[in-house]
Amino acid sequence: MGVLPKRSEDYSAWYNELVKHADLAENSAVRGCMVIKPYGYSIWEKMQQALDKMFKDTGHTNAYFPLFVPKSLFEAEEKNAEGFAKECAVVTHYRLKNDPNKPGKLMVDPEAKLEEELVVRPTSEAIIWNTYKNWIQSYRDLPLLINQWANVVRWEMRTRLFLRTAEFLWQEGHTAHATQAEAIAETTQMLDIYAEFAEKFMALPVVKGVKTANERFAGADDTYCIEALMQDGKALQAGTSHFLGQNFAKAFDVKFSDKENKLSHVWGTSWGVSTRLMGALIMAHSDDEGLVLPPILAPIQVVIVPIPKGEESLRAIDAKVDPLVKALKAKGISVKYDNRDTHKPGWKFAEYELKGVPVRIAMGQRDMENGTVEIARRDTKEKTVIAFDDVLAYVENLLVEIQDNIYNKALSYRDEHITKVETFEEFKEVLNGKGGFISAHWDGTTETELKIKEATKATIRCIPLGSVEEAGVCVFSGKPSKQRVLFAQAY
RNA sequence: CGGGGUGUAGCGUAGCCCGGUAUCGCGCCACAUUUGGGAUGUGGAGGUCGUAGGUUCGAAUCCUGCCACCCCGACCA
Repeated sequence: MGVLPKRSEDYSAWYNELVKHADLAENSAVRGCMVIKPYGYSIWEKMQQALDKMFKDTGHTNAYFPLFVPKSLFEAEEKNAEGFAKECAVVTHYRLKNDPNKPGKLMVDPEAKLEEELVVRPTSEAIIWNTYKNWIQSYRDLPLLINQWANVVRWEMRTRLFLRTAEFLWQEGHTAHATQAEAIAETTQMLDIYAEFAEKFMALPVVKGVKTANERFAGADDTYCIEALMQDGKALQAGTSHFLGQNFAKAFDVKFSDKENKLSHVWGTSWGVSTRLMGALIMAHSDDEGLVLPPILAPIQVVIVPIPKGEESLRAIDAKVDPLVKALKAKGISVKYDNRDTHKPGWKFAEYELKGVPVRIAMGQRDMENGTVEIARRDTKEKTVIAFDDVLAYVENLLVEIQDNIYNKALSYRDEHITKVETFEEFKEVLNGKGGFISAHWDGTTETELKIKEATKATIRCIPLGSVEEAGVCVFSGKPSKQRVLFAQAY
């Protein structure tokens, strides 16, 4: 009876329909941009709040910088500019006028051409470092630990809801430090925060690693990342943390005097996660019935559905449920009592499953007589009948259990899908069959990396942190290798 | 930017080849019976057929221009 295509048959169609039917987002009239609907946005807000708290707990503060970046500033850090040049929206004019040839229509006023074009930020390093120049003079001004919640625009050719849209929401942290060591520590600290957020809040296990030179952020010396695995065996880059070295400090001339009055460039980092995390959340846990949300991020954690026999019965159930709703709320659990008579219970069951509500409580005439309720959990779809008086403790416990369960399920799926291979034949076989991460030796050259990509569409997702050194030979070139890296096809 | 498509009610579509005033499903509205897994019946509302022009007695249908969107590539958090 489901409204969704089968996940196993057409993963893309399943994803698109799920996003649509669960009321998360939809394509807008604007090319490549999406509308995030209220339900989807409330999940994003919960993610924002949790992340924001983690940032603040580690000494960061929020600020806001302009949407527009003058072209001259944008091009100051050459590698960064070059990396983003092909996907920039550019403002060239500041005025429209009535079109003399088409009554009632407007045209761009050619008289209103900007002397200098404005780039709509694809990322904010340029505008922020240009500002930091004025904010940093002394070691006393450091470290500067700032985060911005913003929208950015990257003119992607092909877009997908949440995973790749022309405009997306994100946070971008930009920090400046007196020493290289401190900046590197900041970079890895933020990577750890991202990993912790993914695992604790999103119930999403991730691999922490370093990008190869080829996959590195344009303008960074090192890019650290968290990589997650989706249920179709493709990898998703869920967050990045960049060690910028002194590249932006030099490009924007950001210097400070140390205690010995010696002038040096500062060391920088930047790090970000985006609404792409919504895509990860959706794809990681959901099933053919719809969304499966980790309780911590679910806007509605518990829904109560009455199953009345007539008007009077409904009023009796209302009265019985009312104190329960209050008690759940008092425990900080977000609960919705859906006693609308415009929809039938079966419709509501399906609806809340589609929306991923972790726990559903059904209360009918039968329960009224027996002093029970029926509790259904979204993750396993198990139903249990328990005594009404035990509901509070049971639900509190169940929410924790569901959070753990979906994490463990994703974790074992992920671990089962990291496959060691020794030959390129094996490599291709795993990639085309089982999918997932492939742990293989690589000779360390961009050349080999690109050839493998061309042959298989698989890229090096990362060089995992803390992986043991192990002598071997590259699966592709046969040249010597010191350690294994993770390959996968990626979103 | 290359290659291929599609624009018909809020959504998904049939009709187009072969011209005659638009089909079906979902959704919506009303009433009745229903309510422990997406109810059923009856009645009803809703469409400048993407847009501009042409051919014709007559155009969703044929012709021309324009616009928009989608899919496959290159690009990508």
